[in-house]
Amino acid sequence: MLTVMARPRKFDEQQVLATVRERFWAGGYAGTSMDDIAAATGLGKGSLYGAFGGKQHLFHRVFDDYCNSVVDATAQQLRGDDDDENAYARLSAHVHAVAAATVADTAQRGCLLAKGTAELAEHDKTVADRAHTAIEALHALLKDDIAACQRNGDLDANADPGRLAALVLSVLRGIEALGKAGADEEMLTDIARTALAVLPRPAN
Amino acid sequence: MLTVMARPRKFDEQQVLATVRERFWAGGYAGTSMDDIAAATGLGKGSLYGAFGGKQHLFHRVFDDYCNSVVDATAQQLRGDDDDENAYARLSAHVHAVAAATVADTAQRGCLLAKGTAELAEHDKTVADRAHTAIEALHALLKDDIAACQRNGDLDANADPGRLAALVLSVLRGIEALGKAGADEEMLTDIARTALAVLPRPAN
DNA sequence: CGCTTTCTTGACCGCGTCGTCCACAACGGG
DNA sequence: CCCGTTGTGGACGACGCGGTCAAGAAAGCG
Repeated sequence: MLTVMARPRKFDEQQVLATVRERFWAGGYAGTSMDDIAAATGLGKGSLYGAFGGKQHLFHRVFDDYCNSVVDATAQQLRGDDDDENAYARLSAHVHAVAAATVADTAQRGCLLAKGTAELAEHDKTVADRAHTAIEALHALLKDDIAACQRNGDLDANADPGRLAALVLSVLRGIEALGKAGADEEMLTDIARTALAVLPRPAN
Repeated sequence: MLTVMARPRKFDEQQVLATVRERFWAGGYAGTSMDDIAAATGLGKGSLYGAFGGKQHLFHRVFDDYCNSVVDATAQQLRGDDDDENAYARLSAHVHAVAAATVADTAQRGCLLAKGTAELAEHDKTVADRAHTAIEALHALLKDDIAACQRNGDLDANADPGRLAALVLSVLRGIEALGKAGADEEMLTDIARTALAVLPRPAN
């Protein structure tokens, strides 16, 4: 009994998802209609529903993918090749990269993790849970890097790495929020610099 | 020529605005309909339009009032009775109060300043500008308090108060964002404590 | 060719949305 | 009482919304 071949899809799923992400990112969940998405992707609404299951499913998919990409990108910046010697340089580069990306976001769009959470966390448990998972993962990445900084003698080994990681994470998330609220380049860059400068150094 | 008396309003404006704020805060701008607001306030739609001018005007009004209240509340906590001696205690209390309020926000609603900005800053200039003004005001309040801490010898007088204020502001905004994303009490409380602990102290 | 399977499209449905409109209401003044 | 002014409410209009549906399409197989 051989398989019967059905009609193949005409669209590239990843490409469509990228377009959908863009639309939800710009307009928010409630502010973006399925007609918007159909027009942006060039797909008929029936195809969208058939392939992705509906507006909420589509958003969850896009939100999940985005959270994955943020965590993956952060992991790439913080983990490097797993040596302690460059851990501080990687942390510093990451913090400055977040500030620089926020400065470059002249549309004040911010990140989809924050926007989706702000809009939906109160009423959509899937979004709330996914955001929480992302935050925990980011925290863990920062904690590992800070522990490596401590082992390498770049930061005070007596400080709790989880607590320092939480502080840095709040600064990064704060930079994102301030960027959306129109903070200028100087403020954002200063925050990055100051945050790194106040991390406790080893006693001589 | 005496004034002709028109029909008086049947509602209390501040009470209606409080209810409207609550609805927009919970549902966001796009996710809250004028029917929702009419039902919540008990006013007919014609009355709402007549009194407030339309959905966008209403949101702007509520957003503006909210930003004012956030800045006023922060001023109350940070300014006290204008003495340097208690400036650090006021700063510490403020940071911990933000963390505690975020912990208490079990609905993960966050603050309307952040939510409105996240949803609308990219496309609604009034909201973007108002958010920016609020952020600048918060920064100035923190800067003044930190300068008082420095004069009183509680913080290193050589550090730039504006930069420290920006750092603290990003932490506070980060606490808000992490709270919406489900960060737990321990993390939020640790952030508050660590942020204060890493502010530079005077050299002995 | 017909068959089966899945895909595509856009018209359509039932309902929702914002804003308008107008009949009536509430007030003080003459 | 009438007048003029503003307030009230909900029906209404024009359009938007998420999701459905059915006719036709694209594929491999026999």
